[in-house]
Amino acid sequence: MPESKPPRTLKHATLERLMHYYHYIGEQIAQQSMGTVSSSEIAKLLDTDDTVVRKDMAAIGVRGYPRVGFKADEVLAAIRDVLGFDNAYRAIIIGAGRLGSALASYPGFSRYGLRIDALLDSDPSRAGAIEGGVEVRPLDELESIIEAHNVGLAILTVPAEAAQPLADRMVNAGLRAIWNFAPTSLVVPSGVLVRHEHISVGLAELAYHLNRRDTKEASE
Amino acid sequence: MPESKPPRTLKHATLERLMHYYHYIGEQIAQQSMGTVSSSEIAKLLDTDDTVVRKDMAAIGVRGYPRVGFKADEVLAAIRDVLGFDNAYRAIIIGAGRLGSALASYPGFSRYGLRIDALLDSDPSRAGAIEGGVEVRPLDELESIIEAHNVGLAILTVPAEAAQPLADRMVNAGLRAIWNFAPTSLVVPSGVLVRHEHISVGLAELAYHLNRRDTKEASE
DNA sequence: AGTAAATCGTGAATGAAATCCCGGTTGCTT
DNA sequence: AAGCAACCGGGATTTCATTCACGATTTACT
Repeated sequence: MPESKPPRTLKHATLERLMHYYHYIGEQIAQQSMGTVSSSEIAKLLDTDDTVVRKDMAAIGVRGYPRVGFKADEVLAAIRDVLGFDNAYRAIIIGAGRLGSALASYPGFSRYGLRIDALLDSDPSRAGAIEGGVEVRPLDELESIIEAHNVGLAILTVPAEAAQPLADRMVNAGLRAIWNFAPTSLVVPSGVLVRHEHISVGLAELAYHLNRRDTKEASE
Repeated sequence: MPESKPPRTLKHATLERLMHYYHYIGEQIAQQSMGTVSSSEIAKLLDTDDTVVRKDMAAIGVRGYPRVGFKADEVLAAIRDVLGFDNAYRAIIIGAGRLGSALASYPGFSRYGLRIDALLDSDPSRAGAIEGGVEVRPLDELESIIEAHNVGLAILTVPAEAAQPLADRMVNAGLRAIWNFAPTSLVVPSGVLVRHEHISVGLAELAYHLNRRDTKEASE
């Protein structure tokens, strides 16, 4: 019997949803030991359509069982596999401000195969402190830490002005990806992957819809 | 001369980009007093295509000038207008943990017409403290604060278990929108707008691409 | 056993977004 | 004054995403 062949490249929208599935199914499985979950069940909880869920499952090569649903462990395994949760990435956080500390203590990362090795801060007096189980190190150890721990990803939570120079240093030290929480864009060589997390894009959407609702009410 | 008629509804993707434009143009205008900006200039910085930028401008009713570009102040005004930055929204933050405090002191919000009126926390002993210019209040004042300040939006930065009960209380008190940073989904009546900010979807994308790059290198 | 109900799988249709293409306008240069 | 180059505008095309519709499969029930 020929196995279904998952497509080579996952689409952006699918990727975004996979993490939601992973989270939700993981939670459910912990609570009630539920071995199976239906597409419509997932869909209702994530406020989407059941067809979408089935298509996503197909995309990561998971098959469902009619009248039963999908086996939770199969789904989780497939997501772990396709997202590479098992080849643990080493990461560091730059900037031990409130956001950096909050991220350092976020328990989700370790579940997703991301290991935070250090939290760097420009204020040397903070070195040695522990934030969320991670040691704070002075910023001038940046290069040596990247090389010593074979760090692939840096999480940037510094003020906007500091971001670009730091990015340059890290790229030089051999870093391959940057998760940028600083409110500014970064210029990097083409081999390096940057994901820019801009908190206020969410705000834009909220503001727009809140506003539209108001004017609609007013004109009706 | 007939003005161009912007479409009634802005598309999701456009909304996401508008905030980037706003940010970028605002910054540039402050630094070098630059009265005009071309679509390709914006596109390069935000790593997208110039056609996209022009289409977005058309969508919010801004016209450009051939050989010159777009007038920065016109663009900013149009974005402020369409996103309603000028009818200031009152908001509260629930959960004065690290993330809640970080958001309270984020200077961006006030620029975008969002005013944080209070920071509520379940630990009453924290009441009275000031975080990022916002006063911490005990959680049992939730309803009275919402009503007294006519709060339309709540920013939820609490542990997953606490989120749903709080959402229920807030909806009862007349809240109209929730910006949910808790790692769980919320069920609310249909009149209420929820935006779920899930930090790890960004991680999913990074993990996937990092992984794909590795295997690609290995097989070539 | 046989029928009914739930659930998956997928192809077709619709809708959204990105990209391509090219004509039109304006400022700059000479 | 004329030509050029930079930029916009908007139609056409293509890719991506969602929704719809329906047949196929399996379990539960009578």
